[in-house]
Amino acid sequence: MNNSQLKDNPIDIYAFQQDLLSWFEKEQRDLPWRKDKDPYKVWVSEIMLQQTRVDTVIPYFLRFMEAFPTVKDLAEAEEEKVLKLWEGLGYYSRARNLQSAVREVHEQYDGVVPNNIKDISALKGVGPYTAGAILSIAYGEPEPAVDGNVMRVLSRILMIENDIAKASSRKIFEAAVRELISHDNPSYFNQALMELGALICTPTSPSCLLCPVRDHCHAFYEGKQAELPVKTKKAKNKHVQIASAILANSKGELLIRKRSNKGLLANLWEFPNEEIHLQIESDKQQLQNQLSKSYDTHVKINQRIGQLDHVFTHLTWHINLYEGEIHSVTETDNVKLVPLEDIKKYPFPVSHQKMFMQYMQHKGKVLADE
DNA sequence: CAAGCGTGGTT
DNA sequence: TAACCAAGCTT
Repeated sequence: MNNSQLKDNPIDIYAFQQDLLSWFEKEQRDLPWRKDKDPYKVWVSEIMLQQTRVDTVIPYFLRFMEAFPTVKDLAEAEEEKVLKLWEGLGYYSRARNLQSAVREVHEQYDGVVPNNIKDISALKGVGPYTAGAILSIAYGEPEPAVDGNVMRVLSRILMIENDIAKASSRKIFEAAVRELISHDNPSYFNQALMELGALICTPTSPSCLLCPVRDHCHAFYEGKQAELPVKTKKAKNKHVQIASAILANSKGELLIRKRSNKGLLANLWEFPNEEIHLQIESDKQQLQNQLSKSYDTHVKINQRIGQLDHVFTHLTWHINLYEGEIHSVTETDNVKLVPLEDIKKYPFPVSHQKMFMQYMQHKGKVLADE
């Protein structure tokens, strides 16, 4: 196809497929979830890869597959063990939804991942992208799998100027993929679009001179690849003051508690903490009063031993960390006193792992001074 | 539809 | 360095 044709016409679909697939067959990365087409493995990898880099996912995927090689293994596992293996990967509802859906597959589908759009889309945590990814990659079905890469790549190739931050835009790109997708190899076609976005057609400074489908790209022809995709910015996040305490009893055991089963960091463990609002009382005093009330016992907050900021996508925590003492707490499923060496057995958010490290450093200094 | 939901790497 | 980004889903 020459450029005069490109200017006025839709792209040559067959030539585009050939150029894209040839490139992918030659240049695709050797990734652990590409060893076979086991729908379960494809599924797990796709969930882990949501909003998460390939290099980050690899070690998590390998450990996860070692612990839970089959649908049955994951279905029968304790949620706490699943969360522990997910610790640090973020978006923890992915892990809980995945296990819930895997249990559904184990019980309702005899352990076989559904191969049709209706049933697979009904599984928790499986949205339009993941459904299309599993159906195309594991089952060879010509379904679109539109992620951020695909929207960026196609916005440039086809000069689509819809705002990719808007949910409604996904349908535009799905329609485009339905036009373009190779029915001979839907799996490679979808993966190739994503691989191209990851390796060549990157968000800033795309490597157009290395691009296998440069001759099909309307944005490159117009010199406007840097203007695409159109993506509006999101609002700034909120800032919240947190006072947190690591409380020890006379045996040196630490008080930890399990977070709510909904919302932020659901079902992970944490050190007791409170959101602080501007008041007359110090955050230390507010924390001591709140925790004494929560655990119906006298809590003594000693000195501040650390400070840290933790940035989420939509929220920033400004944390003051204290150490203190507690006696005679009633332990429940959600409140425990655990020895120092057992802390690592529980799934914690990264922010609370950092608090624990500051606490251990503080303890080390106190010992050195004695 | 917009907001909520994590973390670490890159620019 | 603050902002942006990375194979999205749920409510």
